[in-house]
Amino acid sequence: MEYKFNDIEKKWQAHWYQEETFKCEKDKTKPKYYVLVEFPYPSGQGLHVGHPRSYTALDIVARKKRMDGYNVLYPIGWDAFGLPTENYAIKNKIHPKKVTRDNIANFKRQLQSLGFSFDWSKEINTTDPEYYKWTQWIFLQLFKKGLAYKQEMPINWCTSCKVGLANEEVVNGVCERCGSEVVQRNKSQWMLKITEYAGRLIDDLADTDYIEKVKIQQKNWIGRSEGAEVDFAVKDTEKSIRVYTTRPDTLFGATYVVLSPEHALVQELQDKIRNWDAVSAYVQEAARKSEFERTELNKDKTGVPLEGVYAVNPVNGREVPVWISDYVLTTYGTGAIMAVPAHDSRDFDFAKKFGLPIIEVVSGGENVQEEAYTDVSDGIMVNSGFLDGMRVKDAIAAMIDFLEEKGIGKRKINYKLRDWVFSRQRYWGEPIPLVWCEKCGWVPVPEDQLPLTLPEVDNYEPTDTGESPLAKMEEWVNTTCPHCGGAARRETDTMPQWAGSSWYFLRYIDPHNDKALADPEEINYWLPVDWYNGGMEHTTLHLLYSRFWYKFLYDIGVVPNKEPYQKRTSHGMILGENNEKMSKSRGNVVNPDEIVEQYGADTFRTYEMFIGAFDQSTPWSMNGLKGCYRFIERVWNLQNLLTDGEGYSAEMEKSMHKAIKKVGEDIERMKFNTAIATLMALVNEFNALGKITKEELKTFLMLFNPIAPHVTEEMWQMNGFAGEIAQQNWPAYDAAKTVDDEVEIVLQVNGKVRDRAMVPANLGREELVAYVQEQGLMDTLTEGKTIVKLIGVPGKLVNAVVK
RNA sequence: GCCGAUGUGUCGGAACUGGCAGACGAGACAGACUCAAAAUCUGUUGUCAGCAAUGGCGUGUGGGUUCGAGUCCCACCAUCGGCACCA
Repeated sequence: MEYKFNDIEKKWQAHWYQEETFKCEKDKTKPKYYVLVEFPYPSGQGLHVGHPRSYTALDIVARKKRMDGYNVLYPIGWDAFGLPTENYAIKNKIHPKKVTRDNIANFKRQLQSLGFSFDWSKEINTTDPEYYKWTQWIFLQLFKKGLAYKQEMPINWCTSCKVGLANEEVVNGVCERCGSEVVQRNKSQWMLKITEYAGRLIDDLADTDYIEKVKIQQKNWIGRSEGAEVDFAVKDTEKSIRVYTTRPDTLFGATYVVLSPEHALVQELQDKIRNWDAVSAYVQEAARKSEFERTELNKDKTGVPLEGVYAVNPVNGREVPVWISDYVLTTYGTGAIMAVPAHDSRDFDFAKKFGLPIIEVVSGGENVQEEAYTDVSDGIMVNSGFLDGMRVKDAIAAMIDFLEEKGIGKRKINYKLRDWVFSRQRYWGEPIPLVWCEKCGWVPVPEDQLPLTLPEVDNYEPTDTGESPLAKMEEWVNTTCPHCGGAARRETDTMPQWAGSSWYFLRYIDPHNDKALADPEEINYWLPVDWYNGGMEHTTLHLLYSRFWYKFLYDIGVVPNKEPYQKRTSHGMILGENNEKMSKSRGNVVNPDEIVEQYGADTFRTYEMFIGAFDQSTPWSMNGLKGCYRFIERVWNLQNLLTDGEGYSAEMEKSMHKAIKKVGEDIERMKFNTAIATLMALVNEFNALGKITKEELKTFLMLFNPIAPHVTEEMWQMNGFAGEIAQQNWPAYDAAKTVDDEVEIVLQVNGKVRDRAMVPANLGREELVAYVQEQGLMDTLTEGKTIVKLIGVPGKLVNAVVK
């Protein structure tokens, strides 16, 4: 019988879709399991082979969990707002709505051709007004709680495309698309106060099961640091300079103070500054430089002293010079630092260049006149008054106590995390539901008027001014103030792509609800997500943003717990056959449609899971794929080996129980490749024996079903087994039957393998050694030598240490 | 510079808490079938020496701990990913 995968797969896919086989159940008494994958951005290129890696893996988990008796939610949808669609639409003069519709249709066809067990009744689309109504609703709640505010922010402006660019679109300071220069332009932007949640975003990670490197990335991105703020008085004035430092222990070694060029004090001290022309020129120069230039040219430090201005070190009364330099950032800490060149390499570079004094206050390094000693682990304080002789760690604590006691400084925690720039000057995004009224200020669109839909425009090309295309839509922009009824104008910026994806997993729970973002009862049942898998490229921003929104929703009582995702895993990339990242320009892209057409979805799924360790990047291989096809054909041909007989045959019994255990455990641990290897070994055994019993076939089909669902269901049906595999319970194994009665152990002499022997499996450490001695198994190996020690490892080996 | 990951046959990769390195797959070689090729099936396949039984050497490099190290510790090298003047 021929293995006609195309017919088989189409048949089962249609069956699953029509019967809604994988629709999650209403029954809330069953334990639930929420399996989530990152929903795709429906691009014009269609599905990438990387998508199915994640989707297949969690499809296997979802199918297995259903067989384990869970009520499983495994949904999918479309993250469809965003730049590529808008750019494509502009270029080809097709409305983004239509582009999106077509792309989604294509993606849906592709996903369905792979047989994923999605609950299609939960499908969502972030560009659907029914959906973004609630994205806008969440924004309004943030606004009402004071977590959304407007601020002048520099945006990346491409001088040639005349368009504001996202940070991701700026590569090495030039526009990713046209290669021309990108400059900074100031624009008033909506911001979200994610920084208010910085501490909780770190602390609550402790309650999750994220893989460790994801936690580390989240923490690094938020960048918490502990230190102190210290006030330096400005000599002969009432003013003072507040600096932030993580090394208050080195305060005695501060030999100058540096302000960022934008620091307010620079202007305030103009009268005292004797070299104002030079200072002013430096400030202007810094303003002209783009962020890129300021950070890229970081090797060579620049700066200007504020002549005539001195700061007073509060611990020793020493007067130190004050400089401005763009190596000090306005946006972090207080925008001012105390410089300790002996123990900070940046300050050291600056001091060397401008001939500023370097005073050692921590001993233990080399000559601090040659190199900064920055190690905090084991230095001893010197030249530091009351700190002398202390270790650095103790000195930090002692200094902070001292500062707080004297009222000249205080403990302070800072974060690198900055507030989230939430505005985009684009058409294809959620409109921000706010109205500007001269009398009332920013007024929210009343909730019962949501969704505020995107108007149909003729021309969604960006404008020269950097304003959103919506700004030209006079009849849409001009409105009345919901508060006072007077003339008012709508906000014309739209939300970033991150918005819709920051809460989508909530909407899956109840996607058609028009009273709430989801029914609270359903929310309480399904949340949190039990297992979320996605790419490493989303482990910082997407994860952070969605955790932030979730915490906010927790604070206003919409969700029941603090963290959205209980467990987060990440998959590795699939590279091209040449070991490079797949891309059109490299010509190494694999098209899933062609693979499905030529080898079938089951082969494709099996190969993607067999390709290598799930969390590692691996190159694609056509030969590897063919190997998986051959394997499935051998599975298909097992039917020809069927023999009579009840249960498992004597020869296969142990192997069957072991395989059930191994495959089940491997799926939980995401070791899909070794699960498949186990199944391959099982098939090899059947072939070597030349027979398989009905029961063995039945079990095998159930074990292989989550990975290759079509061919296994077909064989299940063909062989007259009752029902469908999707409705079966996962096979059970008998632990006693997974261990052999006799095992082969290794006999070693001085750690080298010399022989093997069969011994009873149940022997303990001493029993094993005794058994080997009694049986004289090692006599010939140790003849003529003195046995110093015999080491036994049950089930593994006996090692003789001889002289 | 900092953070993270990885380094094992010809290739993708196995080896759960230290205990038979190379499972499983691919490739290659040989054989069967065939007029022939493809497909399929069978066998061999880390490396060196040997006719052989067998033995030596082998998990990026150099040291160490241990009866025993791919696995643990120290130092280094290489590749990939992320961040980057965050005081």
